[in-house]
Amino acid sequence: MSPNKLPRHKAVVIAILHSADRLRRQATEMLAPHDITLQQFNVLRILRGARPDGLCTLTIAERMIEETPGVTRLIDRLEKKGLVRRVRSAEDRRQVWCRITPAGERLLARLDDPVEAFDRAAVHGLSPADQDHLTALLGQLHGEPI
Amino acid sequence: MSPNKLPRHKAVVIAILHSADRLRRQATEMLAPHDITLQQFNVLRILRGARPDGLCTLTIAERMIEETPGVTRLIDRLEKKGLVRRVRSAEDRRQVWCRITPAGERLLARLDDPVEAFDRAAVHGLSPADQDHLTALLGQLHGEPI
DNA sequence: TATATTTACTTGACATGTCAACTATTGATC
DNA sequence: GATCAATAGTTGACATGTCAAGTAAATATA
Repeated sequence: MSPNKLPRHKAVVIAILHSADRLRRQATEMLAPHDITLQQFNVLRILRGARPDGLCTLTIAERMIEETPGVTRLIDRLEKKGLVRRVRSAEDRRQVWCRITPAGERLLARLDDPVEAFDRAAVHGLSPADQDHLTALLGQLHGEPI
Repeated sequence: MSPNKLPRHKAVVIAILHSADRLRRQATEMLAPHDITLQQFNVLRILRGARPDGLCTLTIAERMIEETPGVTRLIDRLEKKGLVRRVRSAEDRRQVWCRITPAGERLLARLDDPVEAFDRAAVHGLSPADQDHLTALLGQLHGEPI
């Protein structure tokens, strides 16, 4: 089926994209029974880490490395589900502060164990040393300072 | 900014997702001036590799590890741009054969050099040995036979 | 202080990923 | 040969990513 012996630089790129795809699919599948998507889960975790004040929309977007419009609508859905509440800032009325609700925190609490198990299972094919090595190689790829 | 010392198994997962995200964005940016998206480019390359017969929709979907509905609409757009042509099969009238057009081939020909340069640049932070190592580690992660 | 610029979002439009449901065929079975 | 099941796609609906434009409020400037 795949007789193609790829040059090494193409093989790396494809391997990274495939691995990420697989991880995303598996994570999405794990979260589906809880009626939450991977991105919604990420936003909730970011907001849990920002209690009790919450964060304004642009800050959330920055942390997700994503464009703002997507974040606005993502939070629209989280608010509709009652997992996040938004309040317009009094000091700067352009800003909208987003906070996780108790219901959001309860959902995350239910997910903590499954997510931990997922992360461990996802990398269980590698020894701890190889895990560190993989992380380091991906960091170097970014031109990350060593 | 990131004071969080992540446990190694979470660090790996996040590193993979971040690297893939970065690659996807950069690739999309490189292709944008040519009015083609990354997925459309992938389908075109698959179809170039399947000349002259082409492939039927489900086969393309398999090779892209994607759900069929997405592929149908992806090819709708490629056909609208004149880069792909579809013909219903005579032997099995359920099947639709998709072939790249001369215009599609010309587009890919224009892209070959930039794409090659992109792939090389994307991994230039790693030595050839490290590139191989990275590919191998990602393969092991999948539980790939060694 | 009136105007111009910047900032923080929001909205609209389109590409894509994915599930569910539907259509058209083909193949299998009685 | 008629009926049922499996196969190949398509369509509808919704989440998301992204660009371009628009809105409202704050800030800088003349």
